[in-house]
Amino acid sequence: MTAITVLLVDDHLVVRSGLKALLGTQPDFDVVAEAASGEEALGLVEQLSPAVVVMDLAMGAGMDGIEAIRQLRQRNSRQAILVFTTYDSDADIVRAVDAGAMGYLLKDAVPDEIFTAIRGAVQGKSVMSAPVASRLFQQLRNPDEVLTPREAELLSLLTEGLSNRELGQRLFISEATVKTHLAHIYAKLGVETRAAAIATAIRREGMR
Amino acid sequence: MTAITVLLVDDHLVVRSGLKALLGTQPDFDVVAEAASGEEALGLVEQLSPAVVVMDLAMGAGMDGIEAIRQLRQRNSRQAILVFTTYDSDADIVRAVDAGAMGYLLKDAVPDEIFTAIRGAVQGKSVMSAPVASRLFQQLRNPDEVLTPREAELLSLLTEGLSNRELGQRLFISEATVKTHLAHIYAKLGVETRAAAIATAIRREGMR
DNA sequence: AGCAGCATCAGCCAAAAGGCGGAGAGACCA
DNA sequence: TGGTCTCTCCGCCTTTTGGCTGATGCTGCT
Repeated sequence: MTAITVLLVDDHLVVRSGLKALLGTQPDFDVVAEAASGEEALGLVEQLSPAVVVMDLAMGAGMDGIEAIRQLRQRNSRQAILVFTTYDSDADIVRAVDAGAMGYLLKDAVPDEIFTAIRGAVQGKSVMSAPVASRLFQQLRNPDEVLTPREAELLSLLTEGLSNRELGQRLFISEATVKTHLAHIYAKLGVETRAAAIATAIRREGMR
Repeated sequence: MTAITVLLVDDHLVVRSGLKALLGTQPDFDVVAEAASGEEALGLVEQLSPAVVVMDLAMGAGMDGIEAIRQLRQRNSRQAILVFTTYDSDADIVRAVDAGAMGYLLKDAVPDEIFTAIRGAVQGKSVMSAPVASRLFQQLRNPDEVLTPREAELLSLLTEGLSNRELGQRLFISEATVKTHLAHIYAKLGVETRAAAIATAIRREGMR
C-alpha cells in the first residue's frame, strides 16, 4: 500500500511544523508540501496533486481557507479536503461543508482523531470532531433558527457597528426593511437588542 | 554553556509539537516538559524549574495563561515567561505584561524571532513581536485613549448586550452615570454608537 | 491649598431603535 | 393551483440611546 500524500495549509509555521511531526509518526502518511496561504495551496495542489489537503480556515493575509476550498472544488480536483481549525463557529462549519470540505477537525483534537480523519477522507468518508458534529445536527434539528442569506448579510454588516440607515444604504433597501430583517434576526438568535445580537454574532457565529 | 531548559504550555497538542520540533533544531534549547493547562504548568515549574516558560494565553479549560503567569510570579519563581499566542489584542498584551510576562510573541512569528526571544528572555531582555510592540507604544503615546478601570468594567458588560438600565442595576449606579461612562468610552474608542463600541471591544480588546 | 482625574448624578432634547400589525411581489415546490 | 419562503415596504407608537451642559464628592499629586 502506497503512502497517503498530504498537503498542509496553515499560515502558522508552528502549526504546520507540529502537524508534520505528528503525521511523521505514521508510516502511511507522506507530507509532500506545506503552504502558508490559499494561493500557495492552489499552486501546490496543481503541481503535486496530493491525496489529502489539510487546511486551516483563518489565513493571515490573502485568500482564506473557505475560498481556497471553493476554488479547489471548481477545478474539480479530486483531493479530499480536511478543515483543521481552532474554532467551531456555526458559520464557518456550514460554509466549509458547503464549499466542499470532507471533514472538520478542531486543533485540540488528539492525534488519533487526526489520523483517522485523514485516512477516512481518502476513502470518501466524512469525519468531524464531536463538537462540530453536534453543531451541525443542531442546525438540522432547528431549521427555524438558521438565518436566511439576506439575514446573514445584514448580521455581518451589523457587527461592523452600522446604524439602520447605514445598513439600508449599504444594501439598497429601505430602513423599514432593515428593521424587519433585524426583528427576524433577533428572534432567531434569541436576543432582544442589536447589542446582544452583535455580541452573539461575533462570539458564536465567528464573525471577526 | 549548558542548555536552556524550556517548558511549553499550550492546550493544543499540535502547537506544542510544532514548537518542540522547532526548538529541537537549536542545540542550546532543551524542552524538558509540556503542559496543556495552567494548573499543569504550575506543577511542572515547581518540579523542574525550567529557565523559560513559553505560554499560550487562551487555554481551553481551567486556568488561563494570564492567571498562570500571575501565580508563577507570586511564588516568586525566577523563570522567564514568554507569551506565545495568536492574537495581539490590547487588553491581553497589557494584562500579560502586567502579570509579569517577559516577552510577547505571535504565533505567526518566524523561528528566528522565537529563538531570539527565548535567548533574550533568560538574560532578562524583553522581546516582543513588532505588532505587539507598536500597540504598546501607541498606548503609551495616547494615554487619553486608555479606559479607566470603571470604564473597562462597563465595556465588558456592554459586550454582553446589556441595556443602560441593566448596566446600572448590575453596577449599582444610576442610568445617568452609565450614560456618562458610555460617552467617555465612545470617545476613547473613537465610535459613536454602542453597536460600534461592542464590535470594537470584542475585536480589538479581545473580549471574547 | 489647589488642581486634575475619576466616579457619581441630573435634566433636556433629538435621534435611533424596537414592537406591532399588515401587505404585496416573486420564487419554488407539492 | 395553492401553499410556503423570502424579501420588500408602510405606519404608529413606545422605549432606548446619545449629545449637551452642569454639578458634587473623593483621591492623589504638587
